[in-house]
Amino acid sequence: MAHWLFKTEPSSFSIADLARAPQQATCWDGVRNYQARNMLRDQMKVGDGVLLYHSSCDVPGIVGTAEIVREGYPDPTAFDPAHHHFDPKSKPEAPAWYMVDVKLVETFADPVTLDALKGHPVLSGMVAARQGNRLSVTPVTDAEWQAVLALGGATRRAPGLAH
DNA sequence: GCCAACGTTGGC
DNA sequence: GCCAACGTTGGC
Repeated sequence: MAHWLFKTEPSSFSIADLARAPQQATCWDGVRNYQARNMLRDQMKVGDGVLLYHSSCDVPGIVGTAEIVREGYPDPTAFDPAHHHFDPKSKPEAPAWYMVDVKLVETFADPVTLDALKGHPVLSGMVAARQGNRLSVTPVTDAEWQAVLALGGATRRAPGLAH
């Protein structure tokens, strides 16, 4: 199973917004970058883990986790001329932009701040932590995933454990 | 297909 | 609000 990191600006959509959403799930629309598009369209699978990252805010960092609940499908906001994310390059018969659906898994008791990432032997190498990285969707390695969960005060039971 | 100009992102 | 980084655009 693969892991990913999704960036979002909490002023436009935060993990708290996701927690309030119906079924605590949402479509992740508005991604307009081809590298990110390829990952959304081709690589993400139902059940993949997602780190949610807040950017452009007081304390940037990873604030919780989600999982992919629907694999890549055309982003309809690209077809709507009235929509902020409209893109005439994308046509329903030949969509340029894709999105997935995610569902909240956990809000961290202790967010893993960007500072903490930078000072961590494993996490300082994360694609998302690298200076100048502007991708809003990036891959996360197994080692990075485990390290973030450990730092985030993960309370989720391991798969297979009885409740 | 090169590359300068421009726009956007995101930390500080 | 500044500025570095980097993707995209468009002229040639």
